[in-house]
Amino acid sequence: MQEQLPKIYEPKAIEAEAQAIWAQGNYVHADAEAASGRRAYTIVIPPPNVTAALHLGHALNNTLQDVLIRWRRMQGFNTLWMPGTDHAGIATQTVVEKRLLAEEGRRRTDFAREEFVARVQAWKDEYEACILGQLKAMGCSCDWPRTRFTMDEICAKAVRANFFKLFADGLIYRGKRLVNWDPATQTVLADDEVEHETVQGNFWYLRYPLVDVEMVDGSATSYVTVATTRPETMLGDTAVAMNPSDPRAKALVGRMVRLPIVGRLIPIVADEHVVLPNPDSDDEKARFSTGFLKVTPAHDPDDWQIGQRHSLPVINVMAPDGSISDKHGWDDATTPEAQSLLGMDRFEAREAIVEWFRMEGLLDDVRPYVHEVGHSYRSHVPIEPYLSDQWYVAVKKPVEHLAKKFGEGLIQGTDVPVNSLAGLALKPLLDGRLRFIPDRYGKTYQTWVENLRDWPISRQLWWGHQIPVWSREGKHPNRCDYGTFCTTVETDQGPVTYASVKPGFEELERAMEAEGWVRDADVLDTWFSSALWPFSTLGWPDDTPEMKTFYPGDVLCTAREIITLWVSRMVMMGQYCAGDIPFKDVYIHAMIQDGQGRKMSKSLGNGIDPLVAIDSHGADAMRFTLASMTTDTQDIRMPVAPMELPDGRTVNTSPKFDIGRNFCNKLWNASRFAMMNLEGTSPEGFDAADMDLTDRWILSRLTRTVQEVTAGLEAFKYNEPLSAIYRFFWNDLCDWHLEWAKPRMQDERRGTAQNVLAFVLDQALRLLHPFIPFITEGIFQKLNDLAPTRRLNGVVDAPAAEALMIGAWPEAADGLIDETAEQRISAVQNVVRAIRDIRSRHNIAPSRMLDASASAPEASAAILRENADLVQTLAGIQHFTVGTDIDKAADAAAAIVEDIQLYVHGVVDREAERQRLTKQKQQLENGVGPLRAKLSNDNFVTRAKPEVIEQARQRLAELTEQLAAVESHLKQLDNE
RNA sequence: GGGCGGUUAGCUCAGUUGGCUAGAGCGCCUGCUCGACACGCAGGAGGCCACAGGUUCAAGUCCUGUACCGCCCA
Repeated sequence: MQEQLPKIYEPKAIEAEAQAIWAQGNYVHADAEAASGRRAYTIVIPPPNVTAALHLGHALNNTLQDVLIRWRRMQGFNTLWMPGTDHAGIATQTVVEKRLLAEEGRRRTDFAREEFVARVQAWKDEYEACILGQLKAMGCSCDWPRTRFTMDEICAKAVRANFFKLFADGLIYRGKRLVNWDPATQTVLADDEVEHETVQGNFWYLRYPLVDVEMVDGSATSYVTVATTRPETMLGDTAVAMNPSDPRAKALVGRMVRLPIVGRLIPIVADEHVVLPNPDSDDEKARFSTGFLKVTPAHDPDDWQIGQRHSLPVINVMAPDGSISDKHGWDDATTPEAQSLLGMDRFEAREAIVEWFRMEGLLDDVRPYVHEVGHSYRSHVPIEPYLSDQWYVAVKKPVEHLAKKFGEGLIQGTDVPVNSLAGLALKPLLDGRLRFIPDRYGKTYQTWVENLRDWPISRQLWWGHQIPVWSREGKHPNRCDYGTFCTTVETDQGPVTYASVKPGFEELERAMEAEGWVRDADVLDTWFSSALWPFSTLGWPDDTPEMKTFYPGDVLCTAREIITLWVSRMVMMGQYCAGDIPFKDVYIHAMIQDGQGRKMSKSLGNGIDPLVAIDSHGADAMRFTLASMTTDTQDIRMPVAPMELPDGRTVNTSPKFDIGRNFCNKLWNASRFAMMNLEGTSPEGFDAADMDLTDRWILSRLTRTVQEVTAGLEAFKYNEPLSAIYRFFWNDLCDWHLEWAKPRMQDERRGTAQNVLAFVLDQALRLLHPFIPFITEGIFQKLNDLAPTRRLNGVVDAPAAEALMIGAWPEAADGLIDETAEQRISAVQNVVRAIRDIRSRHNIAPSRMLDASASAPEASAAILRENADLVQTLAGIQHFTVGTDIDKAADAAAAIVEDIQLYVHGVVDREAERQRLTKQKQQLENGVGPLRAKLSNDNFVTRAKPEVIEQARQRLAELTEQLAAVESHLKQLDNE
């Protein structure tokens, strides 16, 4: 017999083969004209950052999306999976800056802006290619010809259009605020980009002398002591605050303090915010407090609030790089001490200032203090609250023209107007139009949106969408007809006009610049363009066929860490720009951790490169394992272990991928067996009446599996459907049906067996395809060659397809569910298992044929009689006698299988037999005990549901009978 | 400080609306080269379902609290 599949399953070969077939068919490309009338199904990829290559988390994310899109494609939807990458402004600029410094010793500022951006662009080109290559290697069936990048001209147009719209709606404004400033990257960060880390710091106790000695509680007082964790900011202090209920407040509020080092005179003010000192308090702040709080409005958010309440001056004492400076709002740095601090880094200055206080005898105490400090998620340096001019998006400001479509007024229980951007993001969730899976993440989203603050969108970077605002001193009119919208702001230096220009008016921009308009140098926050991704990629603001066909989309599949940063803003902007939510379902998947529950990271060296996993185990194996580990939990642990590849590299991979590889190997070999037996399969000669019990059984099991898999995928389950197919394929088809089919392939039953096998294999491949596309496609192609038509005449049909990728998803034919067949096969299986157990316990070689007999009530006896060959084939039984009244032979081992007494003849090991029976007796007693107790409990009998009671009674009767049989066998054994 | 998860076999995890003797894969033990597959086949051992209360005829499952681990937000 000619072998139809290579003996060894080689992922590399089959991956290449499948890729070629898919590329040739161009099946991934979605039809925007949609003349076919098929329903569209759209997923947009969470665009990976071009900062670096993809890691295992991306592999998971994209596997799950590919499962959905392949499944829907097979169901006949007009599917679009939109691929692309994100420019990731700050992250990408930072890695390129680091590389330039390391390799060329040059800083960003050593380049012209265009030159630097070109270098980042080169990096982007490299990593974009790498990322897209990784996605393809994983088997992702994205619509590659539509691949977008958040900074390409299509996306840039959407960014410009949206910015202009927001600007014209008055939702973008310029504000002086304390921002989260990252002195390392010298840019502002959104609240979400600040990571809170626990830091071992100190409280320093500094004496501030009073201008005049005051009598407090009867004693002369010449100073107050403030406690601070950040002594360096004292240079910018403009007040000392104390709680009005502090007993000392009466004497001190309104007095003046001379700020050390600087010599500035600052007032003592009363503010409720100050925590009263209490050494015994549970509140740590109270234990550390002196009751006096130095107030630095320019360098602390709380102090900023106090400053606002008391109209305090705001003195910024730092340069953007975090060094002490008198060039950014500090104009009284006149003393030699103050002068000596200029130019120091903020941490150097801290030490110098503490030292100064120590030398002067003004340092009262230093106490260690563990506290949370905000750090940049990008550079990891401590955030500096910093006074800065930034562009903001007003998120809770009502927009009149939105009221028409979305309504107005506050959303109940919140301060969020329905017709504000935040309202646009929140309402769909409350209305149930936007759904999170698992639904608990809806709460994360809701809480965040409800507490949303205005969104700072300007970043002091060169890599990104440059803010499309031009400014010019003086008042200048709108030129709306020509593409600009202007707004004038009064400043200390007089009026300044800001103009935003619509996209596509480059000539106007040049003309304005010639008139003296200057474009803002900053770029937009990366999320500003990411927020538009679901429709910028489809060509918005143009009225494209893609927008008509594929918007709104269906699902967003992402990780929980960006629910707030990204998901909410997509919903917001989707509604604002395109008039509808960008997706109905947000599927949040787990985060992958290593075996110890740590996040995978480059610095720990515990990451796994998807390409390595593909090399070590195959893409299908990786996908299978990732999908099989996907449940509703929020973390997935993936043990990491080094492994040597055939090419000699030692790399990190995970033994977990064995699960997938083993299954693929099983699939391959079972298919190989099928191929060896399917030659000459002829559907024309098939007659349903010729199907035997094993055929009806496997079709019944298949049907249930189809139902289970389809229902599971509908509910965004991955582990459940996959394990359903796993059980069906391995435990039903391979372990039993194939074994029973082997003899049939050699006799007159071959035709029927072939047709059923071909059909079942076909359906299994279809069910598996979304999860493991390569191997299933490869086998499907071979099946097409060998048995091109898989049809069970008059029963069920598997529609032909040139490629599995576009093959029809199995329909569950409910009529194929056969309870009787399942019960009968189950009885046969139990008997086979019992005989195998006896063989194993009695150390009987598998090759040795045995005789056996069975005694049972007629119903069960009939099943065994009719299917004796099924038992004999798989249990190695030569003669099998079945009756309703057969006695145990003297040399037989006995087993009780439900109501069947089973005897395996010629077994003489009495000790082994005694052990077996004793164990079974024990098991039966373990079952009988609780049942008896239950049934003798009045409360159970009177209160439990009748069917539960009946079930218990029946079960008890069965077990009691079996127990009696076992006991009698044991007694007999003793008497022999 | 607020919110959300997790804790089930040696390991990684399932366990739907409470209801038969709590499951899977890996690992472990025993035995198997019989023509698909040793990445395999057959059999087996292994669990006080974190802890303490409560609700219920009945709790891994529902409620309250505690401990530990983790994530998000301030």
